[in-house]
Amino acid sequence: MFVKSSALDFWHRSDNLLCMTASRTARERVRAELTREITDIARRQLATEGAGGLSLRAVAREMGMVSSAIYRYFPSRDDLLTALIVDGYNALGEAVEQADSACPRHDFSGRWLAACHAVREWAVTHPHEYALIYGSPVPGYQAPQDTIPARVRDVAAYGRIVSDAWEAGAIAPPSGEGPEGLEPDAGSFRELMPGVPDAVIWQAVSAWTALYGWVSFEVFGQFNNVIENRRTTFEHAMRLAAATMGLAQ
Amino acid sequence: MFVKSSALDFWHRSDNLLCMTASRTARERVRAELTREITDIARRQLATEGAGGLSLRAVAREMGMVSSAIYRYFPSRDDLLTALIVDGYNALGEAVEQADSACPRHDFSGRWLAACHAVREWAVTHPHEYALIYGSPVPGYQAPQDTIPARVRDVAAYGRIVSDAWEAGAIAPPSGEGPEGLEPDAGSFRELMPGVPDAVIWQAVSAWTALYGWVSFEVFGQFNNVIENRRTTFEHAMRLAAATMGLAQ
DNA sequence: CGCTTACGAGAGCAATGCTCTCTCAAGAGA
DNA sequence: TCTCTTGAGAGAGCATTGCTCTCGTAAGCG
Repeated sequence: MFVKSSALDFWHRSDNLLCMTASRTARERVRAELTREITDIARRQLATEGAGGLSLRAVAREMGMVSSAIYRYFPSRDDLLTALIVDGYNALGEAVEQADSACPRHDFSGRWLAACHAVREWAVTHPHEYALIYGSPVPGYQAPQDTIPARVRDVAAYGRIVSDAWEAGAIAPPSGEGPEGLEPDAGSFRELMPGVPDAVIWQAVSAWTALYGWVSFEVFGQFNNVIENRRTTFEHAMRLAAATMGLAQ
Repeated sequence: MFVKSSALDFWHRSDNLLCMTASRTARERVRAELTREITDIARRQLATEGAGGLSLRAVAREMGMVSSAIYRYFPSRDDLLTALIVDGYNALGEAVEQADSACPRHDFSGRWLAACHAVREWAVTHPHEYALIYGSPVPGYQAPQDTIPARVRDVAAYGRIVSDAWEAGAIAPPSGEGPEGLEPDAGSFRELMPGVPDAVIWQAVSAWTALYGWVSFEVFGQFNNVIENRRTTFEHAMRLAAATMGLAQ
């Protein structure tokens, strides 16, 4: 346990250092490089075999190392998985952010649809990585705290869209009152959608779950032999979700 | 491959025979009993360890058998998983059917909410079984064709609610036109919602994905440390989904 | 230049899914 | 009632996995 986290911390530290300065010693540079090579091979394995087929020994074999050497870089298989999960969160979050920022800032409906398409397209092109971060949790695996910043990148992007739309008056105020007694639960979302009233927050959360519900259904095969024209169907569903949110079309 | 499916067919056959007649020979009876005991132990293992921790050897150990003996009953671990998946589909479908039938037939909103709560409650009390049937597909596993009838029990129950509501005029006709070019894709759903126009079908499908999106988020831990009062939040989201469907509150 | 320290190799342990063979007893047919 | 087929369990074994431990070695720092 102690060894695990410290070694993983080292990995993060060296990774950060690599980004900021141009790496320190040559030793740390080669370490960072090998670490990166391990995650690359692991990601390729993940893409072809899925999370269950990710094997430390196979990664070592492909690198020409003996299996025990991998443990110098990742103290356990779970830690390697964690690295891949963080990468996945970042890749998905970046895809959403890019799609959002490519739209005119005041075309809120367009931004919402672009973000939806971004997550769907990333998910269908990286099904196993998507499964890793939005599918059934891998048994015995508990996400470390330091995955949280990467984890909320995509939902933060959605929050900005909703927040901007509300501020601009593009979201119709909800007809009825918001739900009773959910004020504490709205807390986490208020930070992501500053200034948005609770009733709208819950509408946005509903749209958010509808989005990932649809994508999960598609990626996990529930639409096999059922829906073929998935992009169009998806867009229609996301327009309905936008209407649920109160977002003007 | 050949041996696999034939042996599995035998399992299904003996199971069916057990249901119809009171079993034939004593040999088949004890076989059916042991098969049931295996699945029971496996389901308990699944509940505590998750799909990844399901071990044929552990099941055999708990039964006092040697591991190779299990293969007389299930030719592979995947076949045991298939049996559990079919059981899971049936359990979930039955929960939804019961919740639906306990409501007044013309209280469509109540039926929808009851069905939603049924699937959510079954999912949170059987998280690993839910993950098995609605989570990331287990790697290398391909659902056999004979799982389909059990698989559609829950969505068929939803289809009946929508169909009944539409027939009774409780669903507002959609304001705009339905999506273009999706007529072929609506086919599978038309069987489940006879008489319902395509535009309403897609609204219902959206509500359906929103339901499972929410439940998956909760079961897979995305709401941990975010939403505490989950039942209330869920019900509110499902009311919004009903509104998306056009179902009068 | 010498010492520390990180790194890779290799053997080994427990566990897994699955196969093969062997034995034995229950059931079916005469 | 006797025989023979067939199904079931035992046991050894194979390849694979994650992970640990020890040991030599070479790189880098003081």
